[in-house]
Amino acid sequence: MNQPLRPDGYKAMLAGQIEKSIAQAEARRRAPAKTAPLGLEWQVALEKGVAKLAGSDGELPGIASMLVHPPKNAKLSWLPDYALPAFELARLLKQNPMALAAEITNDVSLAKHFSKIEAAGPYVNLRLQDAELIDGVKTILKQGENYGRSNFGEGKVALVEFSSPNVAKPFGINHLRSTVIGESLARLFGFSGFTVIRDNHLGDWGTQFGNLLAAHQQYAPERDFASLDTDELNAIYVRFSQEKKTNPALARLGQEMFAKLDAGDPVLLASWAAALNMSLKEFKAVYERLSIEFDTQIGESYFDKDAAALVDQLPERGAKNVVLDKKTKAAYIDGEHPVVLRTQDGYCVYAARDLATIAFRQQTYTPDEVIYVVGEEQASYFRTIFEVAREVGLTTLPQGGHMHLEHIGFGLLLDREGKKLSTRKGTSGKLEDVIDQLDERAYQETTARNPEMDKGLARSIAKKIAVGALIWNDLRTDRVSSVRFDIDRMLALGGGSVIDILYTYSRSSSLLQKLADDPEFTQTTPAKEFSTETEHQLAARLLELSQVIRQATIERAPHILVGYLQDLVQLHGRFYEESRIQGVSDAHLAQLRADLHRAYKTVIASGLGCLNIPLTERI
RNA sequence: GCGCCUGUAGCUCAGUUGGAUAGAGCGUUGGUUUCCGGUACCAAAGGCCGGGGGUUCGAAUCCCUCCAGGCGUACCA
Repeated sequence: MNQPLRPDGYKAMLAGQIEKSIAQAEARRRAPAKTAPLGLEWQVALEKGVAKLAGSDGELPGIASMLVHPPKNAKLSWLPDYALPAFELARLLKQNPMALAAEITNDVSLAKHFSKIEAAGPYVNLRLQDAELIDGVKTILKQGENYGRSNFGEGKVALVEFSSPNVAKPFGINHLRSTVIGESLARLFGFSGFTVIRDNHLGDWGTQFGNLLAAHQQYAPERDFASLDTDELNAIYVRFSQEKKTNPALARLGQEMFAKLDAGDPVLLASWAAALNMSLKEFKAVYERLSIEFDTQIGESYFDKDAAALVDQLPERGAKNVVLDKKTKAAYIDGEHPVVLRTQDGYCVYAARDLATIAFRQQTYTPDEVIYVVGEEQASYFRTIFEVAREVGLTTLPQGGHMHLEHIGFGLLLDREGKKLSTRKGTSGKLEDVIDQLDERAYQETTARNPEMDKGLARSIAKKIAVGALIWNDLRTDRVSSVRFDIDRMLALGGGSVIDILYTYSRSSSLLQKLADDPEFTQTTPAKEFSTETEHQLAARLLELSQVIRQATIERAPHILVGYLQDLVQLHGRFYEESRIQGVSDAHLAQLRADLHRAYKTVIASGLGCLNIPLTERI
């Protein structure tokens, strides 16, 4: 191939980055994932009971995934914790659901776990023994920050591509959703026992750089390129893009500049490298504020040469719809929505680089799951690309098996009125500015509520609230629906904001602190049974964490976890109110209640951890 | 035009691998408390699940169709 070689300095710079990324990802792969068994004892017992009825070693789906919460207004004289609908099991066992439900209730071995188990038509209603739940609470406290982990992803590698900002531009809030959702999914995968690789696929190549370099030449030739900051670069880029629409000469200039860059022009490459380094520094600052660390940050530029070679091979490797034009070197994927791989001028575009990236991951990281956290508007694009990748064998793993490619889309980020964010109207902007704004508001609120609080402490709390509010607001609804950005709502107490959950957490914290200082409260063994229905329910719900995390992981849906945490907040409110501790004469009961507060804190800490929302003992 | 997504309480949203009388929060109305921390808790009212048709023991969920909104629709990423 007559592709020109790039200057050594450029290669060396890039090579350093690549090797570091690969090494880091490799280290991550080798580190064993922390895991824990998923099922609870009573679930295992229930599963065994049903298996016994099946009579043989018949494969049954997990009981846990079939359990539902009984409807609040079911006509029952008692309160079950769970209901097991027998429909599916009955189908599998070729039995009548009503009869099967009745049969399950007859299993005497279940009496140890359930205080009541009763069939209601085709449903088996179950109420757990207090002792079972109190044991569970003990387990929560023992496992601490590892509580909620499970093992269902054990031995598997999940690569999550997310954030992927564009170099030479400020980190805008348009990249917020990918960043927030991606990090949360990465954490969920990790908690579910997967080995996780976080991959930041930087937008650092393409004709956009030709345009940027051309813009520099047009509008700011007197300035050294490297002296321009990203705001300035963005300004000239936006201006160039506007004027390019009506001025074909500018469009040509942009293409020429990219051609020179691609051919290895040392001056242009130096400019490009300066922009890359500057952006990396800026991105790092943003990621630090959000507590995000990538294992690998390899930009698109790295895959450009591989992409060119790969495109030429696609038809012979079995890509049915790839069309190559021998004369112009143009290439595209034909189909309902054609996707260009290489332009008529012979430059690979992002689609070709994306394919080369898949090949690279196939050989370097060999992941079982590859998750692309990119806006929903690119859904059809990814479908097309993935299909080609499968056709030409890019998803077949060297060790056998397949690399599962999956696009995780998400809806738009809208302003408070529900309008699309716009740079021109000033409703869109830099992510850091938005965080600063939230930070300041949170600080004012915190100091107003706590006039005596140390200012430094208030500052650090406000920082956490700001980041937490930002993330919570994004993750609280289903990914595919759009999200509104309304600062008032995000920082309000009530309304299901992050403040609600941080508030209940800090309330438990301060209560436990008070108990520690209270001479009348002494550590003892907890009571053997709960004193209120709320305590019972709270304990049962707290014990669902790992199942919820598993579900959220499988469905790639952090909002499932958020919904669960919101339920807990409600239960906690009632519990806190009903079950006072100070002044309670029964020391064992007081201890049980204190344990519930500790367990609550543990579960909230794990749950918020999976969402990447920072915790604070005070608020 | 074609493709994908969305439409559920006044508002913001859960629930969509079919399952018991469709659930939360905010707001509204009424009540209790002002006691371990932004007071909190309890209760009520509020729904032709966008319209229509179909599938079956059973549909917000599956299928068809129509309506409304959003996004995408090749040489940008």
